[in-house]
Amino acid sequence: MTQSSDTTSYKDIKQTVLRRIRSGDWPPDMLLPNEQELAVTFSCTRTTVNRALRELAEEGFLERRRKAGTRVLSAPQRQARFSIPLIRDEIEALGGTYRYALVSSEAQPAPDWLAARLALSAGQQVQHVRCMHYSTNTPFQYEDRWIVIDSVPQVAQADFSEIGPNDWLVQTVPFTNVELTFLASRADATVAGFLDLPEGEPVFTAERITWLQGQPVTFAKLYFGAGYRMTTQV
Amino acid sequence: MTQSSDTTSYKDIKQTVLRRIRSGDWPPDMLLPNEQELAVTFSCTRTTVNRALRELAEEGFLERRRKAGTRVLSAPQRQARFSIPLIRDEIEALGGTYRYALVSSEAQPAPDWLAARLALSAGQQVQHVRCMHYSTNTPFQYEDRWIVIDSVPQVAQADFSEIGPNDWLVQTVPFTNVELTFLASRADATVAGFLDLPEGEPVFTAERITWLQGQPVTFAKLYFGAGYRMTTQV
DNA sequence: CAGTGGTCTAGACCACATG
DNA sequence: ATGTGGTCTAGACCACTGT
Repeated sequence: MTQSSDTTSYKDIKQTVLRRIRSGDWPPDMLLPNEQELAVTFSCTRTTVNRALRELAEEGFLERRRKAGTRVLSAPQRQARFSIPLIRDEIEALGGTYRYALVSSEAQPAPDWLAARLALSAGQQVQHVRCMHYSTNTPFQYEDRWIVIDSVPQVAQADFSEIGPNDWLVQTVPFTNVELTFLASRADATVAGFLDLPEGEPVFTAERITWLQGQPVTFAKLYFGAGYRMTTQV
Repeated sequence: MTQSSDTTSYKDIKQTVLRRIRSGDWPPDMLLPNEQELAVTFSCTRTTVNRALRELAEEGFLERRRKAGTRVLSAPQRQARFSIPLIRDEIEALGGTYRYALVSSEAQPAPDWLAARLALSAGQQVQHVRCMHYSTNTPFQYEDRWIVIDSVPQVAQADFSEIGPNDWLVQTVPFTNVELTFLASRADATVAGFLDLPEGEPVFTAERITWLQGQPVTFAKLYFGAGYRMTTQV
């Protein structure tokens, strides 16, 4: 389609293969013809077939192994993706006006549970920052964050009264690895107060651990306001 | 590295580019040299450079546009991926033994909220299936599902006493599009009863809408047991 | 050992978006 | 109009892994 119409593109091949799988023509566990044969079938190069099958494998439809060949996955291990926008963008996308407020920021020794979670040595210093994010004055997120000072020494001079710790970290340590966990937690008195909820209310919660080349940078606990829903498109 | 050592592989290029970005050598918003120049720099073909940059773009580090070129993304719009395993696999991966139990299954007209959500016509028939998933006799998930009968007529003959509706759907309508939403909800009496929780307890909840070529197939509300955490690696 | 996918090269044409 | 990325070809060598 994109191409001059008479060539077979890798997208055409992807579609055709997907159609065969969906129709049951190529059932789960079936071994596909090898790349060379498919190249003949589709009158194209093996390179083109390779790209099509590689992408389908990455999308979770096929499993490929050298020598063993390519087979249709029986349990279509679908994947969902969601983006992690900056909170300001998220709020503005929803039509709100973003407002940030610092609650507290202080250096302290890492509590035991945090040291264990991040594999810190005993008593290592962390910056404990708590803050709020509002959407047009409605509480949107309460953020409870610890930053490992040894990993980001500049944090000692950082001023979080105007800029949020996440924005600051993105500027300072731009590219890192993230581990995310989602759960439903119960609002304790503190969280309930900040989010303007009754105590005990369910709160959608994210825990976010960030690493820079194997070193722990920060642990953040993000409590979302009432009615928050996280949606993903597959 | 994988290659015979003297050639430059696309993985080498990815690593090098990432290192430059991380080190601040190539700051956010910077325009990269074009593929031809990079090919010379890395002494390889443009094809190889193309693959490296294409993948980095897909991973969210770069933005590429024809004629405009390739630039470093300023707000590292990172993406998280998580897989959607079959619940049996998930439970067994956690070391439990999977057990399934049907609660109820009956055909009925779609309630208004469901008709609105799935864009059904008024009074369209749906199969309402409720069931439980246990991990070694501990409640793991309570599933409340509606299946659009017009979209999957075979559901009228399906027997959900032994096989769960999700497994059945996967077999029957294997490849579909999914829209997922996560939220924290409060256990009502029913959910609390099935999950063996106090009423009002926070429950991690997923809503899953499945489409087959634009047609709504099923809406499922999945309530997870106590302490459920969903973790993703980026 | 042998078959399969993984990757690279060298070159070409093209689609698209910007100036 | 033109430069940039998007893709395809034809051929080659290699890495991995099942038998």
